[in-house]
Amino acid sequence: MRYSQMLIPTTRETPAEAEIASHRLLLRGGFIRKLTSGLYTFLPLGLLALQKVAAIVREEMNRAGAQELLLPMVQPADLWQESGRWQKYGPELLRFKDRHQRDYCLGPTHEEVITDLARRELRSYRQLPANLYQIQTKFRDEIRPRFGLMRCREFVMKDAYSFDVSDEAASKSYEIMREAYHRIFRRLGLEFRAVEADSGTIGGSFSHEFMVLADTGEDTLVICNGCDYAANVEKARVVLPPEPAEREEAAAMVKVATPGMKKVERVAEFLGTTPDRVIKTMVYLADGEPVAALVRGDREVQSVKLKNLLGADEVEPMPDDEIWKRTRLPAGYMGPVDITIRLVADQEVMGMVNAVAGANEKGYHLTGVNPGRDFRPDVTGDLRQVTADDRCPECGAALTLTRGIEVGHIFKLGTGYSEAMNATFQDSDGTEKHFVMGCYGIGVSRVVAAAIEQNHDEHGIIFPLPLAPFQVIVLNLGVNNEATCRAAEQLYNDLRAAGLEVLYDDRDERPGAKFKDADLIGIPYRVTVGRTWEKEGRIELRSRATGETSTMEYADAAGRISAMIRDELAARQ
RNA sequence: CGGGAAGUGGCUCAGUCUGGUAGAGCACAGCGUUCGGGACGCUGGGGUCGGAGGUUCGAAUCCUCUCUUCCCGACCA
Repeated sequence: MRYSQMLIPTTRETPAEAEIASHRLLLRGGFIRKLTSGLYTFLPLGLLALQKVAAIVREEMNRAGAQELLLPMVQPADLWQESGRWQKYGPELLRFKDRHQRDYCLGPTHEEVITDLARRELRSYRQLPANLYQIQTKFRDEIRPRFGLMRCREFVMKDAYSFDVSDEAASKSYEIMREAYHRIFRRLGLEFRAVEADSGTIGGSFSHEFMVLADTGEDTLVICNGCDYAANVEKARVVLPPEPAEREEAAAMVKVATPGMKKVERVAEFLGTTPDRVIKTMVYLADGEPVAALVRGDREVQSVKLKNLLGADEVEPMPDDEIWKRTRLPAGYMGPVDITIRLVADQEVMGMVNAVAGANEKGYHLTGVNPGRDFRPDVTGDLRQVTADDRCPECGAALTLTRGIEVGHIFKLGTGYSEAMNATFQDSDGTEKHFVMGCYGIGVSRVVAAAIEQNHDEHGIIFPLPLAPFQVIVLNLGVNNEATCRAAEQLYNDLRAAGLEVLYDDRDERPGAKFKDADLIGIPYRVTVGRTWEKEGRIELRSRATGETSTMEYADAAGRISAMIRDELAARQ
């Protein structure tokens, strides 16, 4: 492609709205433009990158035996009423009526539509397993779209759905997808981890998230330094260290005045102890009911774990004044002893001896509190957020906390949807059974942003070769020199003939501008035809990633460069 | 929805407090000189100052309402 013929509106200045690197660079590099909040136009360069990701995803999905189809984006409400999600899904589901006043929504995901298709078309166990996928635009009316392509309302997603005869078969389908996902992200050239995850509103029993590691990620992950274990902190299991051989003797419970001491640290200091000897009591609203959650004073409640432990649909912290209104418990002085609401304790709390806790009376705490003797929680379990000081639940090695961007998520769905929508097939024994389902998403447009988030420098994007919009950019630095133009043009044609994706910068621009643009848009290899060619008959090759520059005979260039790129791509397969 | 910030030429912003003929840089067009890391000079085009109402002789500037965007939070495959 000739640069002069392509709409690549790069800018020197950064639009004020862009906070993070990928957003800033996608705008500056002329990949995307914002239409309005959460809605972006893909310009030619942006579309090429998107198509690169889509192509790799498609290849690997097909290789894994999935079949591509295309489902409608507009979906009738009655399907969503059948699954129950017309009620359950919040305002994120964009609903509207057609001219006949019938209810519709824009598809934020496609379980209903695909399940409807399956119950019509998949009648026999002989047709299973089946894995159907599409690459399509999704719409979710996000409360707060942000960070450019990272969190849009409209975005491109690959979603796949598997249908199996049994749970074991579904597990096999899940495994096949898990491997396919590993291949996809490896081929894309991204540093990523598959982590154990919470399954969220889509529901289901088991799930993994695929996370691209980047400091600007919205999720926090724990990664084991010793084994393969990795998990989202929402889910990461905390293992208790072995109990100390000698246990402190239980003392009597004593009420002490602690005026104005609402923070754990202050209470601990005031009573001459440390936060790890204090029981922290937090009140949450779980499906409308207040619940007290206990963790050690130096720990944090992980609300997703709390939600799962309670089996609740929704859990949110209660503001102090709400707590007082609903329960007459004084914020800052709450404790488990004789508490009037449901009590959930982190496993670690149960091993505490002679702890400090609020007395449920303003200005007072209790010392010598002993779990089991002085209070009994309704539920006990793993409730707190992991820390970098915890050990791996699998192998006991040290853990690292890091940030990640969720680019893929796979779920074992079970029979939730097939039962709700009565989707069945006839098994080999003649009985009707519900499909055991799985669903598998990849945020295709988000991958582009995540890749940039992970691969950029102060000059611009550094695209991994597999998803770069072009593999090579040829800079003609002698647009006024006929011979140079001929040479550059010939090289452009030779590289294309060798099967490479080439952008040819034939613009009448000064060299500086061409270098800057080439760096900004992140094309992995840059070939310069200019002064060095005019003087020595050699061209220069530079790697965007490493900055390494070499020169080579003009005659050898096309062959050497194409061989190098082919090798590099092959190494990732 | 709660908290914060901002809407002035295509972009980045100044001007607003203290009302008095709408500005700069970048970008764009023309001419000339330049030409290996975003050149320079001259000339030029382009703005109902987000919108509506009000105060005033006079409003980008003051008041009221409203819309939009961005950031933090809640929420979220």
